[in-house]
Amino acid sequence: MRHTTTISAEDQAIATGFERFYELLRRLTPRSELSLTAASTLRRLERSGPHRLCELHAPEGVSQPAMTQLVTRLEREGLARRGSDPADGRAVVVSITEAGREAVARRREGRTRALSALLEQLPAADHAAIMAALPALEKLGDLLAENTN
Amino acid sequence: MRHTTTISAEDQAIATGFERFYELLRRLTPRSELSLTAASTLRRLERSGPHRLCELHAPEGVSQPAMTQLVTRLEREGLARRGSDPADGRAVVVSITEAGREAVARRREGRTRALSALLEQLPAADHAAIMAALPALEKLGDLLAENTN
DNA sequence: AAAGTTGTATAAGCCAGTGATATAAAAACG
DNA sequence: CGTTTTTATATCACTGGCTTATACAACTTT
Repeated sequence: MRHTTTISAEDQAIATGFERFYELLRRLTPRSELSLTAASTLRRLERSGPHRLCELHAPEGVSQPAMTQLVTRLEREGLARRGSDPADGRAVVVSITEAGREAVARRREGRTRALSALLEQLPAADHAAIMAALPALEKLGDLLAENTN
Repeated sequence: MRHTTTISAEDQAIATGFERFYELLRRLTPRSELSLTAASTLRRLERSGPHRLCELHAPEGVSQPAMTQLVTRLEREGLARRGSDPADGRAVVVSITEAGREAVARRREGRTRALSALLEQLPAADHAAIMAALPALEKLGDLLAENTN
């Protein structure tokens, strides 16, 4: 066994396709309002409720000070809120505000609208192929989440 | 016809799936070496040859000064090169260097490797579904490229 | 109670973006 | 033609969002 694991041609093809696709998504994403990490963090708070600060920075892939600063900015803009844990005086519990939910929704809608405009130009078969792949993509996301927590 | 176009439930589902997927890709992408825009610009130069500076900033979604600075950085790191257009004294023609190609390759490989590790944990059916959707994703990318040039 | 550990914040610095503006070359025009 | 306007790039001053190193307070352990 060599130092480098083998990569199948299929995986190569998938990676290349995804690379292309990643840039598509990047360009579909409105530049404005929220940074990538800010948006991702807000979505996390929306999806799975309040979290302590220390639970946020690792999954978002940033340092702890970065998360402190991000939360400070989000709080200043009214999109998130700092609370405290009665059982642990050190902890800061971050939760999303109503305005935060709205910001997430706006961003999601902007992207959805742009994507929708593209999708309707796509042949039905391709549309269907994408639909069919969604659960697999979802699983892929879950796998990554497991691996890195 | 209303001001807002209708968005089908399918498109909603696709957008939500893609949102999730976007973050997956973001986390698969090594943080190091190249910024998102730098990587994307280098890939563009690799894919479709030298470009004038003014042709680069719009498709990459950054301002012209940002592109000037990016090219300056890329040049300083030896990944790209400024040339001139004999027919137009104002123009700066940017092209990728050998080192630039290598950097792109390294980045691609890093991502591919991470992705590959995930993909092999995925049931064969899901793997196949993703393969089947790749051409459709490709077309989606082409459509966006047409729309925004 | 002292020592160690954990959770958050602060500080200093870097990188990559912005808008406003400068400058030089090309194009348009009377 | 020469003058004006437009186009292509660069520079400047500034901001946001990240980094590492470090401080400090609150829990845990012994």
